[in-house]
Amino acid sequence: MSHISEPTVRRLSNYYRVLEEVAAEGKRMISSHLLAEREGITSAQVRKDLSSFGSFGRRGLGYHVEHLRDEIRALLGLDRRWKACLVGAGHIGSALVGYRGFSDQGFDIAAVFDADAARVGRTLEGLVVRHVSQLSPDDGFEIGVIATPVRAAQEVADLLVAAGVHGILNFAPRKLRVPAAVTLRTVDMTMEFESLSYALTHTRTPVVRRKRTPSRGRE
Amino acid sequence: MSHISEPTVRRLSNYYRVLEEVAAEGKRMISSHLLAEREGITSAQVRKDLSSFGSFGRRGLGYHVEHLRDEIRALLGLDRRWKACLVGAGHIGSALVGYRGFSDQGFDIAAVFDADAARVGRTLEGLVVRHVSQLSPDDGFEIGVIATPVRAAQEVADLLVAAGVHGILNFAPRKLRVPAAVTLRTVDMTMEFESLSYALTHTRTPVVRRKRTPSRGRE
DNA sequence: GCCTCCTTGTGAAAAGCTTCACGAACGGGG
DNA sequence: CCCCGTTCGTGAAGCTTTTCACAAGGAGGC
Repeated sequence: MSHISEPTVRRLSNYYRVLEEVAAEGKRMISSHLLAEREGITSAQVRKDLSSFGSFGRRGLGYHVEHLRDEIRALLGLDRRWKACLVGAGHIGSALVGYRGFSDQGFDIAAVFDADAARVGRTLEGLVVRHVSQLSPDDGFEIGVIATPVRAAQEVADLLVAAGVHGILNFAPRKLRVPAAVTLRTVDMTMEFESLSYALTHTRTPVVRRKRTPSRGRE
Repeated sequence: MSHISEPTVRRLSNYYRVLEEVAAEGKRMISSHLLAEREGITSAQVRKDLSSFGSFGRRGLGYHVEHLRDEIRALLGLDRRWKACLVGAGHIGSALVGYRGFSDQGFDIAAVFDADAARVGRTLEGLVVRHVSQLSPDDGFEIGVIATPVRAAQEVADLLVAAGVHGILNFAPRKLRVPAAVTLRTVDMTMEFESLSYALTHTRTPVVRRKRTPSRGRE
């Protein structure tokens, strides 16, 4: 387990979800081939990914669904809860506080901050919005979520770092600078849209229809 | 311009945003080195990316900010508007309808659908929520946005394809299957969170502090 | 006109990631 | 107990993406 690449970790995430589904369906074992089929990748990729963490499968049988699921859960650090805070109580921020997908995975948003005095004091899913200046290391947030407009994002990132978070999940469409000791992940909806726009612009031509690439749509 | 890789397109998106900023700052020219610095990548990467579309720079001078910005805008297909519909009027869907970032880039959400009778008829940012069964090719949506719970996502994708969309922007944390003629992009917040969780779990150890990787935080 | 200092565009090398292909393990049936 | 069909784990090959390094172009000073 010398070094794990980012693509591998992302696929691990996907395997985890497939395994939860498959477990719900009541299957005991699953082969790399079947797992791969659900993901639209090759079975060799699945085996290689998993083998970089250990030997979880049994030759001739495949992988034990629940066991592998639990192993991956532990690997991803999902067997614990993370204390997080959210900065930005606008459209996106409000949606994130109420999003079940996060709390289901061990992600607790324990406080909400905003810079706008008009929003401070309002209640969001049981949390009173506090002014961003109250961000402090005392609350012990491990993760900070940025859901502010672009122009405020870097400043908020600096505040979060000063407040001692270890990781930042950024929803503002911009590259942020953080110290190497802080892990940053960015969810950039704008970029996905632009990538889609590019693909639509270039794979279809208005009148003349060009040859399409084979197999399933890119992604 | 034989074939452009997906990573290149995503970086193009970033260059575009930097160029908008730089243009607002009033700079006329920018070198690949400066552009790269803002993005945290190498200047060779910038030059290679741009050169795969044409020769936009001038040796000894760099790139003309506004000209390059306009070129990239056209390349990404942002010099036009896209007619889109949204399916799923829950937390995330509501946030997306109100999100300025999209309309700013030429992305018009012209209708909102939901499967829940309780939500149908309600108004969201001036749009009346319609029942998902009313999705039809007659409205001429080019892009469909999926903001439903995971379990409904594949079904909705099929409906959108039947309604004739060319592209799908999926916010449900799951791989979807669509025909090759339809382009799919997925914004998977859950995966980003899990990747963050993984990084935090493995780069920090509770008591013993391991060697950190040099330079800026991974991304 | 010539010399110097920049910066692009681009083959070639390096690094990173995915797929191939095969040995080794495992269960089951006869 | 041995053979057969299945499936994992993994070095090696193949492919993609990034980085290097340098020739060629351009501006400005003298």
